[in-house]
Amino acid sequence: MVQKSKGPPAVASEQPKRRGRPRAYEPDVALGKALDLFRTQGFAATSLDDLSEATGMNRPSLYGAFGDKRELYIKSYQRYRDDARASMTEIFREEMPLRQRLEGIFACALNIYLSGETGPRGCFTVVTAASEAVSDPDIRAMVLEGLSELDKAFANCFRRAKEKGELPETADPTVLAQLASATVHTIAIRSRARVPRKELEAIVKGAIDMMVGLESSRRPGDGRDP
Amino acid sequence: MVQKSKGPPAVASEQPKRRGRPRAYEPDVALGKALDLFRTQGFAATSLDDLSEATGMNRPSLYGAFGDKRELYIKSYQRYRDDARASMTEIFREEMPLRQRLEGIFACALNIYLSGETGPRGCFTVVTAASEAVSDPDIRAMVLEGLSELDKAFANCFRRAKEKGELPETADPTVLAQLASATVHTIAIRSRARVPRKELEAIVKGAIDMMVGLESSRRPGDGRDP
DNA sequence: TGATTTTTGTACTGTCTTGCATATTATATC
DNA sequence: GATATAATATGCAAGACAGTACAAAAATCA
Repeated sequence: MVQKSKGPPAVASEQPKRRGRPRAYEPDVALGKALDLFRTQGFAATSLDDLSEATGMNRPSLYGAFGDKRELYIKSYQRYRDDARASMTEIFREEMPLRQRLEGIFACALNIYLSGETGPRGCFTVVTAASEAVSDPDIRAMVLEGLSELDKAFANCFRRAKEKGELPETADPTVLAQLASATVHTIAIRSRARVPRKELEAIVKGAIDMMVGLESSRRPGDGRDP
Repeated sequence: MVQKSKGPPAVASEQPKRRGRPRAYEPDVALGKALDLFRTQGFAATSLDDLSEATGMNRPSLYGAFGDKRELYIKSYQRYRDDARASMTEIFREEMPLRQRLEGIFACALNIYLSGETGPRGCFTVVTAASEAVSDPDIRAMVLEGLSELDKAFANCFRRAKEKGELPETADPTVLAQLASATVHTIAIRSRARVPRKELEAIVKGAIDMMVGLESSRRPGDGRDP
């Protein structure tokens, strides 16, 4: 074989020109549909037929793309975590007062938990903890990671707020973080019982007041609602 | 038929002398076994064969005694609530300082959540909220009731403590109760992820400190640990 | 055009599932 | 002892379930 121009130099990230028959589905949206189902029904109550119908893929394609049901569940959970992290990340990063940051985080959580065509679906970490986590070590490990990721994110919040003087010296960021996580968990559970959004928001407000201290909420002129 | 002595006057509460073949099971213990299974595995992941084996009853007997699987689940849940209520009731009734009462309640909850031969099983209300509550209105109603029963019990606690002067006038019993419930929920979830008891107790301690106010925990000479 | 590769669509297997039908056993009453 | 009653034990039927085999289809490559 003589030296030939070897074609495009394998940029390969745009369109790698796959060889065989093209996929009739987009893996990302299919995984999203599977996640939707698992979130509402849980692992055991969701059949492969359900998943096949929801994704538009038939079972062999499901297996080919994601593996068996358990693997699909795990990938769905990872996807859920990625999505949740993505929707929170800028609230954690941006510079803002503690109260405002907490409000943003809880509002974001509520949006996730209350979304769903057939009704609120709560938090997938909580759903998984309440079902597969007891019997499946791998899944349990993922759940543990999910729980502690939230704890750590909140703890960081409170640590930074304390450094900025928004919290008294006696405040313990770890304890406050656990309280914040507990608030997340309680609204996750209640949302699945169809507790109305207003009540959940009231719970969040009460918790925030406790965490930042009631006095700091009485700061004058915070912009809106004159 | 002539007037006859009509036999024993239907006291009927000790041994009603049932007519046919005697039961080979005790309904209460059988229901307890069913509850154990449902608590760990959830509704969908528990088969009637599992239940049959655990209770020692074969399926026709199960149906005869408790109805179909869903009815058995509902009766199991009611049993769980009754048990939980019974184990808490005296802590709620007895006269004691707020902190001590809260410690008692949370200790009791931890015992329930961490019990189980194969590992901790958490709170059945939470498990049910995370699974059947979304799709089954009747079960959802029971879960809602369970959640609000806890809220109300805690609110009563804090209201009484406030009346006795254990809490400042600014304290809101409802908000404190929601925080206490949130703490219960978070340990219920974490226990299923096998978070060790020590960590759960630390969470409880932090929450109690927040709720009763740290200063009141620094009361002198509370007995132990000189 | 023909070969190769990858995915799709259909159908199949064996197992598990729920609920029930039927027959059997054990007790109380007459 | 005969009869009625209530439970047990066995096993069946219809369907759901997870996972796979196999052939047809649709694309690239030569």
